[in-house]
Amino acid sequence: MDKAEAAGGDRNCRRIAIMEAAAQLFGQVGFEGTSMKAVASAAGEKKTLVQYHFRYKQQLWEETVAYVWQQRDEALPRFVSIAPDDLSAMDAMEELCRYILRFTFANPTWVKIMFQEASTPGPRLDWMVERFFIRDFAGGKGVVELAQARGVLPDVDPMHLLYTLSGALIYLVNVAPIIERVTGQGADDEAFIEQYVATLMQILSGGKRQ
Amino acid sequence: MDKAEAAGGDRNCRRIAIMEAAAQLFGQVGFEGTSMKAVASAAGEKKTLVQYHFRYKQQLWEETVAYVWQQRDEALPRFVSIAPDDLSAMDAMEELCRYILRFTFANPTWVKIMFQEASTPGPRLDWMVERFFIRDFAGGKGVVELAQARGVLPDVDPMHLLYTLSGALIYLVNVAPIIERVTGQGADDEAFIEQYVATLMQILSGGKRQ
DNA sequence: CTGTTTACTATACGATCGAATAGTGTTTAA
DNA sequence: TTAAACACTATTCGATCGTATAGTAAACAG
Repeated sequence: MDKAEAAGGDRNCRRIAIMEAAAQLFGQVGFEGTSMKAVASAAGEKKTLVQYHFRYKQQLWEETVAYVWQQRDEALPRFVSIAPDDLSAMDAMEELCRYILRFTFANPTWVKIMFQEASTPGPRLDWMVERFFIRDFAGGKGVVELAQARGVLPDVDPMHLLYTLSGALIYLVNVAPIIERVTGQGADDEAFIEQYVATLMQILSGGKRQ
Repeated sequence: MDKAEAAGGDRNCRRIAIMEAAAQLFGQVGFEGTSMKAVASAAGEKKTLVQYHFRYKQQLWEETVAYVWQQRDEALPRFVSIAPDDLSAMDAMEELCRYILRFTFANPTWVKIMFQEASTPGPRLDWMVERFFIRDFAGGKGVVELAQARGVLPDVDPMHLLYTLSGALIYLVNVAPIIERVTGQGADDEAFIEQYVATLMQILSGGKRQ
């Protein structure tokens, strides 16, 4: 029992595999575009097993999204709180941007689901707002204000700065497939990320300003 | 005939209404999530009429996307080329950002379709790349380089700066429904846009830099 | 006036959609 | 040991999916 749990659940591993397949599909083609059969096939299971664990599509979606956010929260904030301690302020900011970019490239699912639901505002988006986004916004604001207090971010409205930074970072992940096809260089390349972050820091610290 | 054409086509007006309904749906729920019946209903037509004008869903999508981009190109670049002429460099840049934001809020369809297809890279994205994105990227780069030459944008890699700016502007439109639900203030409000652009310009010109 | 094209519609096809039901066996608890 | 609980599956349902075909009525070319 504990052995099976340590090996990845075993009792729940098929259930979790289904949620991970569902997360990818919900992020790629949205709620309406995702079928139970497609989720099952992507997880290597039968459709009826999906419907056994998640009776309704709506339920599959809710539990999947909750699982995705939980996985994200387990991996992300570690760096957000630890990084600024043992580095100079500016280096910490750069390191944070680099980490957020790499993390989002490695775990793009939550961002894609967020965009999917934001493109069709409805009950599902409302559910996400009260469950996740209110907290996410507050957390993001806190990080920005901390960086501002250390003089590493411009002293402007923290929420607007948060939108700007989120946009500059997250947008890149979403249009990465386009960038790759147009320019030939993968936006998730180590070299690309390095240069992008460098550019961003240059902009934030005043650049060659007018 | 010319009278009907001037009044909006008349011969093509139902066809165009279908494409406009389709554009909205393709942007909201993507290709897989959009059904021919839903497009017909949204346009106030029968499903068979949609299939008369566009035999396959794929064809409806292609012609719709081409129509959306054409409409965008007819409205957008006018300002992009005219604005910088009769204003000071910095004011022109601010005006350009303001205009792009307002325009994207008023015409979010092309952005939403772009994100939908980027989230499921495939033949349709390839089609958009060679038809639109290669040209769009080149145009965007040109605008950035022009602004850099006038000393109104930091002198960093133009493509990376383009990504940053596009992200800061376009991301906002995509998460606007979330911002509105979390903060209570509509991101397409005149006041919000004004403050956001002001913040962005402050960042770009060095802010209260470290 | 006749024949063809054009815009549009009614009906139907097989496939797939989300969902319900009635089952398998295998664990687990009493 | 027995029975309840659990994980999983086969089959079926009506609705809707994209698509095909046959048809109607008006506009137009000869």
